[in-house]
Amino acid sequence: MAAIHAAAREAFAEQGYHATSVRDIARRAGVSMAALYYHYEGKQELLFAVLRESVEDYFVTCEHALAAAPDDPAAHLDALVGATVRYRVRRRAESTLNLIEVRNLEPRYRKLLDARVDTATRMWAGIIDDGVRAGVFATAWPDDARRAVIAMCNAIADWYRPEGAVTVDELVERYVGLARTIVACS
Amino acid sequence: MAAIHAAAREAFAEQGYHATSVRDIARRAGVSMAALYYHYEGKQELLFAVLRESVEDYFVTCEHALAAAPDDPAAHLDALVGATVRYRVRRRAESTLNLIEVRNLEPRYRKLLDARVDTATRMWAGIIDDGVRAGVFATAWPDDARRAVIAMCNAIADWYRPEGAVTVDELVERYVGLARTIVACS
Amino acid sequence: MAAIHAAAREAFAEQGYHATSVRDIARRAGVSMAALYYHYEGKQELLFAVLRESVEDYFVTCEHALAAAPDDPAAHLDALVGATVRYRVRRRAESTLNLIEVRNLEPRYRKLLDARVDTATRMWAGIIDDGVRAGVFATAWPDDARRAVIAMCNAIADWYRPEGAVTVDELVERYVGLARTIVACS
Amino acid sequence: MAAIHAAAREAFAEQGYHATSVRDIARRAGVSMAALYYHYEGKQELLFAVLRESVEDYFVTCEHALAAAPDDPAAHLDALVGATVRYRVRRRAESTLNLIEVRNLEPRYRKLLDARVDTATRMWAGIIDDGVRAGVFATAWPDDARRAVIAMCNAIADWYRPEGAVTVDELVERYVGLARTIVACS
DNA sequence: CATGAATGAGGCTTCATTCAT
DNA sequence: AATGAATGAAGCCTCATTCAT
Repeated sequence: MAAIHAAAREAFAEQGYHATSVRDIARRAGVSMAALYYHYEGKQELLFAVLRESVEDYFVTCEHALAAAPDDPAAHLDALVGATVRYRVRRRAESTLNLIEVRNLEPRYRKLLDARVDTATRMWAGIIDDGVRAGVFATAWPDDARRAVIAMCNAIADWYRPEGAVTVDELVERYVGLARTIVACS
Repeated sequence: MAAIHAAAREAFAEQGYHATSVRDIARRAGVSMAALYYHYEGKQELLFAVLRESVEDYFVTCEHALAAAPDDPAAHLDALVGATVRYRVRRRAESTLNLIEVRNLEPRYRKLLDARVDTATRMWAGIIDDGVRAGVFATAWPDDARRAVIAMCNAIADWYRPEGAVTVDELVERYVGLARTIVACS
Repeated sequence: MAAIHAAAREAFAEQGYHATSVRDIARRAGVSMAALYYHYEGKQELLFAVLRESVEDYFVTCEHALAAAPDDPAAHLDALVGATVRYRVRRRAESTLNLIEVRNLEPRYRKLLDARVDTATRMWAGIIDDGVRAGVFATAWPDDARRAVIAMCNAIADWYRPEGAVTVDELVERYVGLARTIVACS
Repeated sequence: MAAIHAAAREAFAEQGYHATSVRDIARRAGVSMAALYYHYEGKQELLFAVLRESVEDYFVTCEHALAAAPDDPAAHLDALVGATVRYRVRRRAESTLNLIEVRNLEPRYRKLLDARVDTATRMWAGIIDDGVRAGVFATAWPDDARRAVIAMCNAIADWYRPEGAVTVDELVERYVGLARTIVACS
């Protein structure tokens, strides 16, 4: 069952949802197609399982980071950017998956995932609004700043290669710096 | 022929490459499948045609904007951000298409498109490096700043709705502002 | 296309709807499965086409018989019984098909066929009620008499063998006699 | 075990043999599939068990009715029609099942059931022939009369609804009347 | 007695593509 | 320049059945 999940994650990440056949996944997992259908209702449920696990992992990462940070907006922003950057690096493949394949979820599953995404949006927005209210962030457009920070972090999965020259810690430092710049942190 | 191109663009944008059948496209265009195959070699060529047209349109937009701008890094950055934002708004659907569906291009087509994308990257990088060299942009990480600006502009297609409250001009103003902040423009 | 229709009719009649695979039908018709799907939307539409054609044939037969008969209840009853008996003999296989496989039609098709069946019911009921009103038929239970006559005629398809001793004309004579007995025709 | 039998009966009656999956039956019975296979050899044996039980029940009903009736052809006919009508009403669903699903029995089971059906046929034929020989039934076509009576009774399962206006006793009275009419009982 | 897990065959349907006309 | 018809491969999924535990 874990093998099936992993196989689905890899196949979807490499080829995309529609380009992946259930046979592909079964073959990768080393099980028969019927065995796969014993554990999962169908291709849709597989996609959902993969996306959800990935999202939940992101949330756990964020919560840990926030819990460990001092209780002020700048520190919270740093924590969230750090967690996001690390997550994008650690789970590069699924990371892109999530952003791209949500649209292939049937409404019944989509709703469940969208709710989680909203939660994430509110998490970011909460922190930035707090900072603005406290006079720590001086940005004139908090919403666009938020979207810029998130987009910037998400994009890491597109170009970062772990075998490259930049270490993750160095990367975190840079993106924390850029994020503070974007919100105009004093 | 133009109808086929348009039909393909819409179908790919709405459903994605693999979820779109050639039948879909023919039906949308109001032609028979055999007629479609008379004009295009197959599904791959359709995708390529759609993606290329979209990219070339972007380039033309950028070149016009750069040509009309004063010859200094900050003005060039403003021009490029403005052109990109306007493009993402004007062609919201294909915009996402481009970013997502490149991966479904067979190597023979992919190479052609990747070359254009590299050109775009060099265009952005050239401007930012000029600014840094000239001491106008103070960012410590020009590459990451560039990626952040591009990612931020690309993301517009995900959330912007023309029927919303923000006008395009207002949007351009904000993103020009954010871009200057990101590169630490003096 | 006619070959496909015929193949479907035979396969459904021999094996029943659910026991017949689309492959069966294609093989019988001598075409590929994809060719079959070019002409018919699916297995359901095939079943519907077969059932409808059979029902319409029955109606045509009945209308001809009624049109050729003198305009009085007894003659009408004779005509309808004769037409029905001949139909059950002539199209023995589909005949049973109709009665059994209607239940496998999806609602969208089912409604269409049920409407025709209602028409048939009204045709029989009209004649018998006329006879009762005119005092020609003395049965105390016109509805049950009608059902008995129809059931009796339908059952012919279960046991009649064309190679047997009884000719169709003889069969018609007997069932006309039995029908008159059932409605207590004076 | 009784639960499995009942579940199979209901499923087969509602959906037909081929449209019913063994999973369906197990689910309805509230047991695992493996448990089902412990008690029954397979789907075929389930169908056979259901059909046989239903037929045997019919025979018992008939024998009781005949045993309780005076020993003359007309009374025997009345008894048999009464028993059959009551049976069709009491076990409406399985009743249709029997008539339709016999054809899905594999030869080994089919023979066993056909033998019972022949017994039933001889039972009816015996009574009617007795009546004809005794001069009580004046029908010119005893075989067709027999088939008509049986078909008429069988058809009850198609239209009778227990919540309707007609009581079973009233129904029996009518069909006894119609049966006597059909055989031309003096 | 009963179970969870697995299997291989087969179910219906759609695909991108071709070809004679 | 366009068509209706056809094709073989592949799509997702469910089937009746078995077996180790």
